[in-house]
Amino acid sequence: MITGQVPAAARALAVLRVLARAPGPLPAGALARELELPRSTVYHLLTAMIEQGFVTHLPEERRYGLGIAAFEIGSAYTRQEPLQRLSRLILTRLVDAVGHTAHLGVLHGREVLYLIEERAPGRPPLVTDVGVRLPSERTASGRAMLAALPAAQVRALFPGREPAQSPTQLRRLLTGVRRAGYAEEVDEVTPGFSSVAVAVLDHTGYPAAAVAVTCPSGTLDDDVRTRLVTSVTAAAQALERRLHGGRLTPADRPDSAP
Amino acid sequence: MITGQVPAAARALAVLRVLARAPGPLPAGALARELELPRSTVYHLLTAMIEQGFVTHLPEERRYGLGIAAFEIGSAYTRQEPLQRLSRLILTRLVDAVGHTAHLGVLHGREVLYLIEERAPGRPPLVTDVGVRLPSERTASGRAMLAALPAAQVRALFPGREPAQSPTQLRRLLTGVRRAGYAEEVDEVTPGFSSVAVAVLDHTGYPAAAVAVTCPSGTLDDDVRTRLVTSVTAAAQALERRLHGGRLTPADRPDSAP
DNA sequence: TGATCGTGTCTCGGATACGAGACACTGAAG
DNA sequence: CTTCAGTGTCTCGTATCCGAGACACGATCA
Repeated sequence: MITGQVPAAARALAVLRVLARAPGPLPAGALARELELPRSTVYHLLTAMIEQGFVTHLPEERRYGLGIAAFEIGSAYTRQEPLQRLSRLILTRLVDAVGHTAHLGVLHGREVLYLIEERAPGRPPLVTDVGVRLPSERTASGRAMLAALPAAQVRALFPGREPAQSPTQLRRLLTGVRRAGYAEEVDEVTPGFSSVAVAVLDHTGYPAAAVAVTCPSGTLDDDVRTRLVTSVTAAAQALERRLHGGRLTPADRPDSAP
Repeated sequence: MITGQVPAAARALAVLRVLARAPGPLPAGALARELELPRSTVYHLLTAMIEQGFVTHLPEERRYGLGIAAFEIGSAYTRQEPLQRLSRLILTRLVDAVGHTAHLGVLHGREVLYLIEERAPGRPPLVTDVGVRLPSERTASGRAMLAALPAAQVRALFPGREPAQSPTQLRRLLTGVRRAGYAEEVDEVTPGFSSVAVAVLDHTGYPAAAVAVTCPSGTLDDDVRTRLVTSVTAAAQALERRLHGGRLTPADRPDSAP
């Protein structure tokens, strides 16, 4: 439903969002149906978007997909956004220290949105790819952040009408996270893989992000867990210091955590 | 200069491109001046873009920056674009095999646009970040691709009015690249770092991309160069086979290159 | 303090963007 | 082969989007 003073502008952006959510390029007719727009309008929009590189036309398939300009503004966001800029090196060092793939995620509504995936050598790609959204209550990152949210806010996000997780179970789970100081997820996102995560709090105590590490479930005994939690916690704290305007010190390196 | 049937749509996209090229968030007045638009129009555009998450308002700074939706469509492009999808694993294996950071770049106009950076453990971030554009004739990736272009096309891209590189020098350089089968760049992009690159040709022989590896210049003796070139060439060929609809075989792994 | 500059918001007449509808083309199915 | 559904392109009357301009506010400077 497009309202406002510049409906054509809003429509172009809506086209981008539809194309981004699709598994691949779409026919113009499908776009028109999805957006409930006249066909001629959609062609006009697509023409402008192709000209500026945001959409690419695949004439053999008679479909339209995202264009290189979409990639460029996404990359520009990554370079400009302070949270991501500050996190890159910290996550790199975390991966070098623990040898497992690490992620930075943020809460967006009830979902986790993954901003960074720092892959460890020899490790496979995970479903938690950059730009991917997952239900927050099922992921370690989401749980870590939810546990740091005020209870009223968690209640507003999860009012209890879902069959997947009752408010009592969620409250219990988040209490456990707060007591332990980290969150965990075993086999729920990807069978055979487990994650531990720690929230990154801003200066008001709000969870701005979460740092997580993912390893094969079979390797996650008590020793490994302790070691991962220590490193992830140190990384989260380093990022907190960076967010609060602090400066990196040798103690901020995960491999020299106390 | 905005023309066409949906000028407001085109303007919104132009706003995104201006914000993407800026080092950080911009004031609305600066956007209006850059785009030569009335101020009230810019505020209307920004309102729609903020609503859909493409732009974020920083009221304390009285500036506007790219929003999370920009990141999401950029990530969606990465997931959907066949070249990037097909390249990820191949580049990962290349990095695992040679221990240095690898890149995938494409030619766009006279520039190289970096689509993928696969970082090696313990290696620092490079200027050749994803979404970054660099002059093609100064980078190994660009040289590899220019060498595979028809001469007429190279002449059209570099008509000789630049003081930086004469057409004769460029032609000689590209002849050398073709003879050697790979391109090189020493200390030109980043002092202290060198790259070797090989073009990836599509089924028509057009250079669809280039694979490159970057290492400290001090380590690049003849043995290392030979080893890197062999692995990069194998990766480029593996990607060519994937692009042509072939299927990965054990021989496609860089660490078992012939 | 007052003056100036830039930001953010809003109004309303008229220029232009929008879209209903038509036509040509293509590919798939019977 | 014919038919049908979908794609791509275009026209032109009118509804609505656009922007010139006004106002209020906040920050900075002399």
